[in-house]
Amino acid sequence: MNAPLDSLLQILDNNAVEAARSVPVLMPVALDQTYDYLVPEGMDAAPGAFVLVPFGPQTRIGIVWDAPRGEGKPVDPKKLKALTSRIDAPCLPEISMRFAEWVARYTLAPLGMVARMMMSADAAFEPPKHRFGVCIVEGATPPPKMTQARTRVMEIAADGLVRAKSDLANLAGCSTGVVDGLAAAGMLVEVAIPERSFPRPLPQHGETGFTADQTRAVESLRSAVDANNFSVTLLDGVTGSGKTEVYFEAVARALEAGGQTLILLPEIALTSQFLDRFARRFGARPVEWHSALSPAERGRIWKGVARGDVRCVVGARSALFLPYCELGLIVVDEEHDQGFKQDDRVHYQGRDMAVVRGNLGKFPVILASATPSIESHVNALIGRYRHAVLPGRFSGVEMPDVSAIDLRSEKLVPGKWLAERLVASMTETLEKGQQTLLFLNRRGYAPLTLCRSCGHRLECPQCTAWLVEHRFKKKLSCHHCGFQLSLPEKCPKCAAPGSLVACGPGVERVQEEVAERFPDARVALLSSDLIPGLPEMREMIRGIEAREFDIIIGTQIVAKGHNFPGLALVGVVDGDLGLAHGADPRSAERTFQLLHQVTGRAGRTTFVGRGFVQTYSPDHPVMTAIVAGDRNAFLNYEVKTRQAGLLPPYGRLAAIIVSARDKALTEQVAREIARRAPPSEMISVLGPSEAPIAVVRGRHRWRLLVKAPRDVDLQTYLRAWAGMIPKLKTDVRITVDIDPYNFL
DNA sequence: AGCACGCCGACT
DNA sequence: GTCGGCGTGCTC
Repeated sequence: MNAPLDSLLQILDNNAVEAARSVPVLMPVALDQTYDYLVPEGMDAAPGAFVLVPFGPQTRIGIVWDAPRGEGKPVDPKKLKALTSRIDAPCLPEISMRFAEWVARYTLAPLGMVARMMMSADAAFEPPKHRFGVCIVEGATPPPKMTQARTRVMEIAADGLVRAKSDLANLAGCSTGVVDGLAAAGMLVEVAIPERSFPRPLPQHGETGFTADQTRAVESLRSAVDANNFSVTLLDGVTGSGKTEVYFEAVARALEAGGQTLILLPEIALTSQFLDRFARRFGARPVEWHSALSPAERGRIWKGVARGDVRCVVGARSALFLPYCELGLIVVDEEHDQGFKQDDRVHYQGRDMAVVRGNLGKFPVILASATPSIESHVNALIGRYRHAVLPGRFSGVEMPDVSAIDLRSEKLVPGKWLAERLVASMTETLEKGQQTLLFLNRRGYAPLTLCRSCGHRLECPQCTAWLVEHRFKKKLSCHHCGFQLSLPEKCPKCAAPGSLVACGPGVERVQEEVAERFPDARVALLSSDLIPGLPEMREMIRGIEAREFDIIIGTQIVAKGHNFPGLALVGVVDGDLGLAHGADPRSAERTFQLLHQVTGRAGRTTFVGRGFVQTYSPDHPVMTAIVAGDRNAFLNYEVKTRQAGLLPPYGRLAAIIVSARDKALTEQVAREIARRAPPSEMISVLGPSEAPIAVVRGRHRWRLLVKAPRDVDLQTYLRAWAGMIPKLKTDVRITVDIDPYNFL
């Protein structure tokens, strides 16, 4: 073949390729494969680009992927559809694609669903909506009718600033109609309000002094950042040890090095207190990312992160899936918190995925906690993670002095829930003008209502659960599906009037007892169902800090992240709650963490606090460790338990949940699935068995638990298993939960 | 996931 | 006779 002909053929060939160029596109739906599309002449469809494509009967946004994924059947190239248009949004970074693939592979979720999580900011893909405002026109002739309202508006606008019409109207105390009128008269002109930029956190802004212990930890974290490589450090420090300020130094270092940083918090811990501390250190509030943001804010932040305008994000677990272009550090604060586990759509553990993200991005990850998860504790113990320890409380404050109240000997008065010793201590605390916290992790008035005459228990019609009485709302409600019923006058079964009795305590009932025993005390009741939203919650917290209350009664929501300086006494109403669940390998850990956190609320700054835990099992390792203030005693006990049971982190778990509306069908399918489990010497399949809460929202549920040693590729096994399952009948749903945290 | 097409029951 | 329930199949 001669050279000129050869090059001519090559040109023709290139042209042919050029004319028919196609790209794989991933759609944000429950599909595990990419689809190929033709790229119209002149359209830039680089990998990571967001594109509008015809997809079946609809037109939707997809992502140009950099390689085809999944087993798509070969499709006739002539039948390919073309991309409709390119979306004006920053590209998804390559590392986000790799991360999405990793998460999908690990969680067994369709890749498209992981992509959907990464795109959960619709406004980022829509044309930017410019907000319009008005400002004064210099030297305009006033209209003949200068009313009072118009004059007020003009007085405020006289400073020449651009304001939204509604803001200006509010300031002037009139309606927007007045503003519109002035604009029509040429006194005000409409101008686009420029997009707000993101305040830059300044690494050197609020540098503070540290104790020797803290300095050691700071140096350790800084060296991890300086190494400019993947590592995981467990930052292990009791509440009040200055953990936050210590990891802020790592954040500062990473910012200085030009990296973006992410601080992950459990949703509940995203308090204004935390944001204020950040602002004090870095001179600017961080960008927040959580479920309560407005759609416009989400879009703005998503783009800001992709463009690198946002340097530090403080967010809930979903912040992990933002399109960081230069992420250089992740801190997972309260790393033990179960709130990092997502249990719908894509089942993932945010803390673990943060570690994965660090590994992919070759940067350090810091896991911070006062009560580390067993998983992280073991990883630090065996040297897989680095370990930075903050031994003492920052201000020299002692840990509270905790005692158990053995309810077997110190019996409760029937119908009362507070032991006399706790009440006596509350009286003392009240007299000193200090605050008491009563903790009970149970919303409502009573967890069970039954009929005195026929013994009927009021259950949810669509779940296997008791209806919880909420006395304030005068309702019985199901905490699993939200079903509600007005409190009936007579038994629904035997119709005996006035025979229904409340059994057991909820926070509302504790409040009733407190009101009776301490009629003059100012009482705050904190329960998620009684607080409408975040602003109200923040207001309650502020009120408690300002000592506007003497006794605080609360559920889980008081356990986390707040600092109540006046709190001297903590009473745990039911320490055993949560220990009962036999199937859940983390129930002891969770109970220990909760009790440790809640008792740790007492006496943080000026005095030694006291704590009482009411329990029927004072000899349980959780209780003895809490009372002795010996965290290591609990950790050692729990590590041995996990080791012996081949439970995480010594083993891997996956749950398979089969659900359907028909009870028999659910069981039948679950058994069929179990029968088809590929035989394995290493992997054991437990069950199926009916879920502890067998029916939720009218769906019956059966569970299988798959257990494997740590070094076994559980995902590959499960995928092979899935291939053995025959096609499902309608209405039967199977979900796989890798690393399950919820065993109900 | 989301949409259309399909086939069966209670209404204008 | 139609409106509408949701079971089924498909998306380059």
